Amino acid sequence: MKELSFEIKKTLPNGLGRAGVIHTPHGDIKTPAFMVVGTMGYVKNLSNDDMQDIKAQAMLSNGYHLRGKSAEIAKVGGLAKYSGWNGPTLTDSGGFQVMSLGSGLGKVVSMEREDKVINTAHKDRLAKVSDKGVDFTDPFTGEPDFIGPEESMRIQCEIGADIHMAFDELTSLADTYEYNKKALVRTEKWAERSLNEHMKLRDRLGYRQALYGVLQGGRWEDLRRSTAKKLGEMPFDGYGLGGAFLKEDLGDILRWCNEELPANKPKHLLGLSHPDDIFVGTEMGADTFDCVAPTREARHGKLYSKSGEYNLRKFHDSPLPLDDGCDCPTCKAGYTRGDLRALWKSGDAEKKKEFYRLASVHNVRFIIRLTENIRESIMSGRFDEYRKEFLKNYYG
RNA sequence: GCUGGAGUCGUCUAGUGGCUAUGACAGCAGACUGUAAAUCUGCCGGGGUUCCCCCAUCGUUGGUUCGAGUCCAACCUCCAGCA
Repeated sequence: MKELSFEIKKTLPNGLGRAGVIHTPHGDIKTPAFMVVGTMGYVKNLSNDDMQDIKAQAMLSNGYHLRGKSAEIAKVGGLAKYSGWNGPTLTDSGGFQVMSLGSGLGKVVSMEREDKVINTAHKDRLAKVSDKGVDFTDPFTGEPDFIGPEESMRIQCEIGADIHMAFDELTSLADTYEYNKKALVRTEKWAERSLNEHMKLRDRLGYRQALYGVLQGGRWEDLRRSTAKKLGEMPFDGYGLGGAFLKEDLGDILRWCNEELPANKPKHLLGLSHPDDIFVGTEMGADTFDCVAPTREARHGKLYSKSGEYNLRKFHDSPLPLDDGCDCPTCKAGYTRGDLRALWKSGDAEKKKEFYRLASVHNVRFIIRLTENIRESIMSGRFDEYRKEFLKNYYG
């Protein structure tokens, strides 16, 4: 039976960062790699042809959002077939929604300290946590849904992505050490329950689905190291590196985790994709990444270029390319900043939709190309030089 | 020319005697990291010492009134109908 395996091709001098290949039942992922977020089973505004054209290697969908469709997806043979993407896939457990519909409801997730994060009052939350699991309230319909580790595993095994995430509780930057400690004990118990349930269901679609354990623990070294040690001894196929991070803490936190985790298992850094984060993540041992930023920011008019991000609003009638020398389909087709701005602001729904597609294609390809270049720099022993050069151009 | 209707911020628009003139769009600035996000926040007449203050302002000019975008008159412009 086809199953996941991981091959390390080259390791950085620090012993943590590496380039490798994840073999999955639906194909290989050369790492480091960016997995494109398609929460509902498709990437917003992108076709499967677009995904090919930007050299996407994998798609990440969400068990919580697909919970009502999992049986239907199982019926057609799993997410790869259902979506038509037919490549490697990963599903999140719904753990992010524990925070985004719970303590972080209505707030913007940020890595900046000055945001003075305050948790949403418990009574107002659409996700309420107990040791048993999480009581969700559907944001649109108001329907209640209980999801614990067993339910998340059942949903994910029906969806049938190549890689699943253990059900975890993501805490917010506002949570205290005491709360994080308590939540971590819960997440560790959930990891065990996830693993037990997953084992029973993982072969049902004719290929072996993999399960990653997810590490939490906030910004505290003792919590991070102890959970990494604990989950590292369990038979997970890989690990998800989770949490709400301050930028300045990211490198340390990942290092603590990966110094304890088994080196030969793949690691996925959950939810980050800005270039500086990808460099830090790769340096500290993350193999794959996912993030909504490239697609969301594209829709909001923020585009990526070698010399940094910019707001398209400022480029009325501009003949400048989106990013000089970019190999994405949008740039290769000759679209200028002015062209895209005109589509965006045209007031025509079809044109606007085309803008979303063209901009998303550009941003996602930009991040994918970054991971390709990072991989090459690791293989050729030039990681530090490449990082320095890229970040200098990008952030100035 | 006559009769009727209408003129409010770049545009559209609310407002028919009362305190700070609505709201939307456009524009400008910012945010966004395992998607409640095709979203959100701020600015959007001028000036300043800019979490506050001053001045201006509803086509124009006068008038009524304690008080006028609102009522009255004349004029200007636009629209419709009739000549």
